[in-house]
Amino acid sequence: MKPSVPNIRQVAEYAGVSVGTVSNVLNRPDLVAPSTRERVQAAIKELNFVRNDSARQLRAGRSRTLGLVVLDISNPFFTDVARGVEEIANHNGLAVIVCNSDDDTEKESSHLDLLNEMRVQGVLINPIEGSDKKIEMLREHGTPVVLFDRQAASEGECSVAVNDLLGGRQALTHLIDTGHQRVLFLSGPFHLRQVQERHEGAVAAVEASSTPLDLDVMTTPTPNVTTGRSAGDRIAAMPPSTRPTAVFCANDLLALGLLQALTHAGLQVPHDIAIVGYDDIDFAAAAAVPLSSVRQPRQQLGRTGAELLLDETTNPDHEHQQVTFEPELIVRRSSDLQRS
Amino acid sequence: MKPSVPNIRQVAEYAGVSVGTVSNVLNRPDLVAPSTRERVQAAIKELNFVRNDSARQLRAGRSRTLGLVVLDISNPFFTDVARGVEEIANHNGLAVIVCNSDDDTEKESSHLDLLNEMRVQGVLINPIEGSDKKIEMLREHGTPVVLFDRQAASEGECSVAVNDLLGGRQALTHLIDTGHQRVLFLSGPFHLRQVQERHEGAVAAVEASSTPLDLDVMTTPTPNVTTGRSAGDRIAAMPPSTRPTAVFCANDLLALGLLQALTHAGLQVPHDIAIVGYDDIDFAAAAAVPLSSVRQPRQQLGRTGAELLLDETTNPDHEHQQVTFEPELIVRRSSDLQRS
DNA sequence: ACCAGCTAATGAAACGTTTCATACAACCTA
DNA sequence: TAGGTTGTATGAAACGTTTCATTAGCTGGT
Repeated sequence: MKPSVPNIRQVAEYAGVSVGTVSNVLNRPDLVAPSTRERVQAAIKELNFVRNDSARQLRAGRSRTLGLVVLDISNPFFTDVARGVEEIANHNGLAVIVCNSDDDTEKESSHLDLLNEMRVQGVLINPIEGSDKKIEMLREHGTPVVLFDRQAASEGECSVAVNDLLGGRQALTHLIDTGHQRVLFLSGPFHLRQVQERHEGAVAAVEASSTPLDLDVMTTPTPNVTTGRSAGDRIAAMPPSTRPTAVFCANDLLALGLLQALTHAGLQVPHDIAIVGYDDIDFAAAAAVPLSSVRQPRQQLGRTGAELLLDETTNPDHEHQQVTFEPELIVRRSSDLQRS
Repeated sequence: MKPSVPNIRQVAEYAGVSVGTVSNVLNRPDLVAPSTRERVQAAIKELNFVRNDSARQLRAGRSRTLGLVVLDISNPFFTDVARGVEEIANHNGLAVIVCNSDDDTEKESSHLDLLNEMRVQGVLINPIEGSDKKIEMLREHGTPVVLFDRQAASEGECSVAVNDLLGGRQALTHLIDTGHQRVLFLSGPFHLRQVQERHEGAVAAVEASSTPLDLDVMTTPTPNVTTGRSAGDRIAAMPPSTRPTAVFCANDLLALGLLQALTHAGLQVPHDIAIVGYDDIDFAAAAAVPLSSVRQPRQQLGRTGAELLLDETTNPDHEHQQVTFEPELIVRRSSDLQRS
């Protein structure tokens, strides 16, 4: 059987109507008399007609897809966000193109080019430092862009974010309160705004405290489980006298890897070293030692982002908004000596 | 600044050449004299021209995207597969549209409709039972479909899968060898082929064994961490005399939830109950008690699937293949009394 | 001086929709 | 009966590319 792809003209012919009428049946059925409508619908079914979206969007000017660019699709934090986006998008008959930038400017750039060529309705992006020009370019072409997990720099754009400064402060305040004096910030690359701000928040908490506290930083190239593990190996190898008594991790993947390496090296969490993660992904609670973590409203982030984007595309008097959610520290065993 | 979207004609005018020449610069630069080529490229840059993909694909007949339909994007197993697919796709200048079916026929169906309208190059799908008609329809429209994580029913289609029967057998053989006599299969919905076959493999192992063994089944509606937790609550509530001594889970999410609930209820893993999961996602090794699990070559699955799909779209004498990988049981503490 | 064989560039047709101005009835109203 | 109104269907233009047959301008060989 040959791949038969009938077009709207053939449907029209088969049903004995004009092309315009078929289009009307498809797009504004109420403009068509019931009897003709049925005839056309029967023809569509009979011929197995499927509308060609390229042609439709060529005419319409825009496609029916949303672009979502994330740093790391393997990170459950981002899949949760993606779910939120998808929920809203599907609800409005839109598809989502998920792109993975892997914290690589080149990749991000080529993804954005592709999305631009596709004339997507809009783009939701967790931008890497320095991708502002590309984003500006998209905007100039009439594609709205909403920043997520990153506060907008100006009021001229939409963003959804979570207060990372506060999150960092919450984590460190907790560690200070539980008596730690040598804390390590296990960081991702500092060009990520999230990382910077979580660190900044941590520093602020230290400065606000009356008790003295050493806050060191160990940087990893990519914040995932594997790098967390090797950081853990290095930390475990430190002499107990200089080793940190608590580690605040830039995300939960690092924290999980760290936890695994420390345990493997025979160190007790939280007795020897306490750990606080970030994101509170589902796996944090299921970890070897249930992980304290700064919770972010993940799906909510995605939903709100998608809603802002849709509003910007459809609402003529859209007003740019910078939405910020508050994080919440969830204390579990990994940082709670009492409980363990 | 108004959203200015120049088209190829304006570029041609600006550069003082014909439309066809601009198109040639874009698609077959070697056919164009260097001096003109440069002039056109300058014009493109100057005007900020971005090719309109709808128009391009309307002419070309097919889009430059691949569709990937997965059961649950929150499951790291699937994101790893997605990474593999993306890797190959991006390498060939294609974008990937990731769709989440959530094990819901309606959702799957509407995703497939959308992909069909988009005239994607091909679809990689982990199909739900009973979606064969829709898939057949896509094929009739000339869209190749490759099944993944599911053996093709006939030789008339491509598929990449992992031998689930073998995986189930490996898990149970291991539990039999370590002396268990009351084992529970903590299952996902049985309409999923994967679930069926893992169970079948487990049964086969029991039948092949000389020692008697009870193999019960507990079914969950969706195999995720949450349902795993509630299953764990139920299991923990059973009297020790009838309670299973080992649980084989249909995937790692169930296993992680289960582990968490059992630990919370004060039961020791593996002493009171041993656990074996499936997929060996990265978090399995990082769990409260490192999880034994049947490992699948996740990224490989995605890569191979994408490659088959591309071959089917581009190679005129493509031959359908049914690729099957072998799983491998990774034993960790959750099922190893010796080690703990 | 003529033709053959190149390389470059051109212009128009085609892809499959949607949209919009128009046409035709049929029905009402004055 | 003329003029408006409403409901339905039509046909052609337009969207922005790619493709392909054609032409134009050279070079070199006879």
